[in-house]
Formats: sequence, C-alpha cells, structure tokens
Amino acid sequence: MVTTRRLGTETSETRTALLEATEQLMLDSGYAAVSSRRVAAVAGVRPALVHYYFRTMDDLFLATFQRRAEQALAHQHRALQSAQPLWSLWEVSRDPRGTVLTMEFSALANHRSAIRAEITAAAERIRAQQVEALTDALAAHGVTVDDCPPVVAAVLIAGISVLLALEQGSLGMSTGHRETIAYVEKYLTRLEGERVSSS
Amino acid sequence: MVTTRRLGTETSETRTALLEATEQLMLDSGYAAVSSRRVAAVAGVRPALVHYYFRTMDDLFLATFQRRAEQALAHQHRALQSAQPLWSLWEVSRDPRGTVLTMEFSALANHRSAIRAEITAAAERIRAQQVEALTDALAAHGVTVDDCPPVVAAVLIAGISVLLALEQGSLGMSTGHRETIAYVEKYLTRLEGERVSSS
DNA sequence: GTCTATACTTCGATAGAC
DNA sequence: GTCTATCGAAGTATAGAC
Repeated sequence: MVTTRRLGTETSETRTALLEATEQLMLDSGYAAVSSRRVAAVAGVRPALVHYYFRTMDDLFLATFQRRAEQALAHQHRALQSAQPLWSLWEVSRDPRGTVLTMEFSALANHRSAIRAEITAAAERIRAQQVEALTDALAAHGVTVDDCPPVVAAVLIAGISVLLALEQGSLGMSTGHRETIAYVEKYLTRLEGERVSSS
Repeated sequence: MVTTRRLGTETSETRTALLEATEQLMLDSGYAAVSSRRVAAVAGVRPALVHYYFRTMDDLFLATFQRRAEQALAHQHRALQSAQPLWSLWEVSRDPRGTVLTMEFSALANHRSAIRAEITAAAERIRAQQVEALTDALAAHGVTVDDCPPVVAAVLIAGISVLLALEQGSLGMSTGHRETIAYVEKYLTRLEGERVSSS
C-alpha cells in the first residue's frame, strides 16, 4: 500500500542539509541519538520537515548511508590505484570518520531489517574491490596466495582498523595501538618500501 | 543532590531478572532497544519497577555491564591458564555473545559519559591480563618481542574477532571469514600444535 | 520492603495550511 | 512545491499506595 503523500525534491538544499545533519549526529552521538527533531535542530529547520523529505526514519537512514557508501567506494577506488596500494588502503581504512560510521550503520542493520540488505551489499562491494586490488599488489611483491590470500589481508586490515577506531574513539583507550601500527607499517614497508606521499 | 528515594535490595530475584532481560535485549536488538518498558516486558514485571531497582537507565546499563565484565574476566583467566593459551584466547575471543555485547557497550560508551570510564577500565584490565599471559606463551615458542610484541598479538586477535562477529552477526556477511580463520589457526598450530580440547 | 498510578517529555508520522 | 499544527504512542522518572 503506497501512500499518495508528497515528498520534497531530491535536489533540495534542505534535503541535503538533513542528510548532513544525520551523518553528523551519528558521528557525534551514535545512531540512537538520531530523531527527527534532533536532525531538524542540527539542520536548522522544523521537525516535521524531516518527514516531508523522508517518509520514514528508515528512509532517512538509508539515504544517508547510500550517499556515504558511494563516496567511500569512489575514495577507496582512487586510493587503490596509487603506486603504493597497500599503504593507501591502510590509510583509507584508518580514517576514523569512516570507521565510526561503518560501526554505527552495522549496529543499525542489527535491528532494522529494511536497511540491513543495503549495508551488507555495500560492504561486499567494498571488500570485493579491495580483494581485486590486493591480488595484484601482493603478487607483485612475491606474496603467494599460500602465504596470505588477498581476502585475508583485506580482513586483517579492516579488523585492525575497526578495533583501533573503536577503542580510541569510543573508549579513549590506546594500549598497544602504537605498537600495532608500527608492526603493520613495518610489514608494509618491507613490501612497498617507505610511504611516499599520503594524499 | 542525592535523592532519598528507596531502592530494591541487591539480592532480589526481580533485580536479577531485570539485568538478564537487559542483556538479552542488547544481544537481540542493540542497546537502543533497551527501554524501561521493554526491559520490564521481557522480565515479566511492570515498567515502573525498573526505576525501583535502578534509579536511572544509566544505572541499569552499568549494573548489567559490571556483572558481565566480571564473568568475562574470570572466564578469560581460566582460559589463559590452559596448556594452549593462544588457542584458548582465540576461542574465548570469538564467542559471538561476548563480542556483540562488547560492541554494544562501546557504542553506549560513545555518548553516555557516566558509563564510559567504567567500560574503558574493564577493557584495559582484560587486555592487561591477555598481555601478561601472551608474554610467557609467545616466549615459550621462540617468538621474540622483536618478531611480535605480546600486546600486538592481543590487539590482532581482538581486532579479527570483532570484525568477524560484526560482519557475520550484524550484516550476515562472510566473505573471507573461512580463509581468515584458517590463516590464524594455521599460525596457532605452528606455535602450539593442533588444538587438543576446546573446553 | 515491594510495587503502582501517574506526571511529564519526546518520539514518529500525518493532514492540511500557505 | 514547501512547511506547520497537532495527534497518539512510547520514553524516563517520581510520589505515594500497599
């Protein structure tokens, strides 16, 4: 049953402001803090406007996620084409904003089935892109599939990044972080040499 | 300003039921789904009773966490004393219930400052216990601090566990999981031999 | 010592005003 | 095409009944 209620246009500035406000709230206070009223307050508009542009809160979350996922995929694609793809992937993965949002959206997926499929699909695309690039990058430096399959390298980098971001960001904890970063980067240096440029 | 309002006793069965209901809700639907009404419904009591045993929702979360943290520390302590401490730590870390709760409480810590300090302190204690045991375990198998510092091994195991649980549990995604588990366990076997008993 | 009735706040969502 | 006034449901928390 589809309602006939009208919705705002996709190009509206207000709509974009609402998406940005949602992302900001998720970063600052977690997805549970995202309510139509708070989003509106951050965006500087009236609460009911949220429901004009997004029929339900799930729609708002979904639109926020899709916008972000596209950016992330494109950003990672550029990084993986650099002369030091392993170093680049490591740096991209460690971006705290991206990691925190990933965790928030994963938590959201846990009990909003409408959103879950979308997030899973995006996560699969991002991993597939990593595996494709890592297959060449590792082989180029003599790492065989038997030593370390590309997909394992992708999981390891993602896992370490998530844990560091979770502990540092949410808990303010840093025991072992410096050592772990040094350990990973020593390995990266052995494969791709010293990091050249970080942008 | 402390209120004079009365609270239920610590040994009450109702109180324990509320703690268990809270944990169950966090596991099933995330911390955002924990409300006084829902906790009461799961525990089979009236909503207002939650506030008789726990003055605020933060108090409820805190009590739930502390109960769980003590169990986790004791459980890990036993595991680390086994004949194959590395294997045991890997298995304990991969317990999905524990990992999901850890993530939920971390997310909670992100925007409930009253709870944050407590969670961070517990996380530090758990890591310290791991490092202490890993220091001996790694040295016993000829792994020097230069090869891999114990604290790095602890972070790696925790990171991999968190990512696997997050992807599998929240997203239903498993790309690369089988390979990663095989990769880790190959390494564990090289150090401690085949896994003997898992209990 | 244990629990309930209830006040007050904030939520998502819609019908309808401009 | 854009926004507001407002409803019913659900949230936390307290004062007071048993």
